[in-house]
Amino acid sequence: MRTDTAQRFVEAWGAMGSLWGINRSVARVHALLMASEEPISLEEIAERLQISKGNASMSLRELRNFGVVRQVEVPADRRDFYVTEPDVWTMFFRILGERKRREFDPALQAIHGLASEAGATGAVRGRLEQMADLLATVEGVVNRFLQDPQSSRAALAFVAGMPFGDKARRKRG
Amino acid sequence: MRTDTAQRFVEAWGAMGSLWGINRSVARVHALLMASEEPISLEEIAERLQISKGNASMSLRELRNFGVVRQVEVPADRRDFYVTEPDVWTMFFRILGERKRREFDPALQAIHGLASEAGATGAVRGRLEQMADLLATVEGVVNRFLQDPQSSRAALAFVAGMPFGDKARRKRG
DNA sequence: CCGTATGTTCAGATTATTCTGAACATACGA
DNA sequence: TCGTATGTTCAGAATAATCTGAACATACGG
Repeated sequence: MRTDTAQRFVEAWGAMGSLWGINRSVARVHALLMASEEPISLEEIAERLQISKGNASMSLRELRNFGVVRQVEVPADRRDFYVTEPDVWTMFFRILGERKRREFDPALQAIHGLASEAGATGAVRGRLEQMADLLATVEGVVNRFLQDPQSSRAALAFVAGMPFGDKARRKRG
Repeated sequence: MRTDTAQRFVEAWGAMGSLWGINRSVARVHALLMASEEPISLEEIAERLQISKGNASMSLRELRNFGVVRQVEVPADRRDFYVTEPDVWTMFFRILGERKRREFDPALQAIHGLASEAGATGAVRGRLEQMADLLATVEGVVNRFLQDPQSSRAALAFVAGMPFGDKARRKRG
C-alpha cells in the first residue's frame, strides 16, 4: 500500500477506534498492521506512528489480548515481529467479545437482578423487563457470533437486507 | 420503585453508559427517568443524582437530542418536567442511530474510498475489501432497525438463537 | 417597569485517560 | 562474566473529558 494511502487509513481507523471502545493508539497500531503485507517490528511501529516504544509495547499487548494480532519469528533476527490476524470479521467479533466480557456482563448481572426484584411495579417494571430482554438478545447475538462466526455473518448480512457475500453495490430506487 | 433499588439501577445503567458511548451523567439521568413512574423536574433530578443543575440541564438536552426523553407539561407548574420514551428498544436504536450518524458514517466514508483505490494489493487489498463489507453490513443492520424496529427485533432475536418474545430462560446442555 | 422562579451557558476547576521516557528486565554472543 | 540489543513497566507529564457554579437569559405576575 502506498505510504500516503496507508497513512490515511491509519488515521481513519484510529478515529473509528472510539466506536469499538479501543483507544486511538491501539487502533492505529492495528491499522498499520492491517495495511502491511509484511510483519513489522515494535521499533518500526513506534517510528511510523510517531509514538513511544512504551506506548507501542502496551498497544501490542492489548491487541494480542484481543487476539487480533500475533507475534511471528523472522529467521536470524532477535526482534519480535507482528502481523494481524487475517480475517477481519473474526477480529471484529473478538474485540466485541472481549468488551462484552469486560463491561457488558457485569452490568447485565446487576440489571438482571433488579428486573426480577419485587421493587418495581407498573410501567417501570415493564421497562426493566424489556431492558433485560434487550440485553439478553444483544448478549445472545454476540455469543452466537463467537461460537459460529460464519453462519452468523450470513444471518447478519440477511438482516442488513443484502445477499450474503455480495460485494457489488446494490442499486437503490 | 423503592429508592435503594432505583439507586442501584441508576448506578448500573450509568456504568453501562460507556458501552453505548454516552457519558455517566447522561446515562444516570436517563436511568432515573426510566425508574420513575412520574415526570420529574430538572431540580429534582439534580438533587437525586447529586449533580449540578448545569450538568442536569446539559444531560437532558443530550437525551432530548437522542430522542429518548421528552418534556411534559404539569398543569399549574412553571417548571419543565421530563419523562422517558416508553419503548426501550426504540430508545436503544435511537441512541445507536445517533452515534452512527455522528461517528460511524464519516469514518466509513474514509475507509470506503481507500478500499476502492489502486494503492492496495494482495492480502492488504483483501482485508480492506472485507472491512468495507463488514462496515456496510453493520450500517445495513442499523439502518434496517431504524426503518423497521419491530421486524428487525424479531430477526435479531432469531440470530441470538432464542424464540421471539420468549422471556423464560432457556435450558442449556 | 421590577422581582422572582426557572432554565441555560460556558470559563475554569476537577477528574480520568493516555502517553512518554527513563529505569529495569531478559537474552544472547563474545 | 560483560556489553549490547531488545522489550516491558510504571511514575509522572500531557491531554482530554467531565462537572461545577456563577453569570446570564427568559417568562411570568404584579
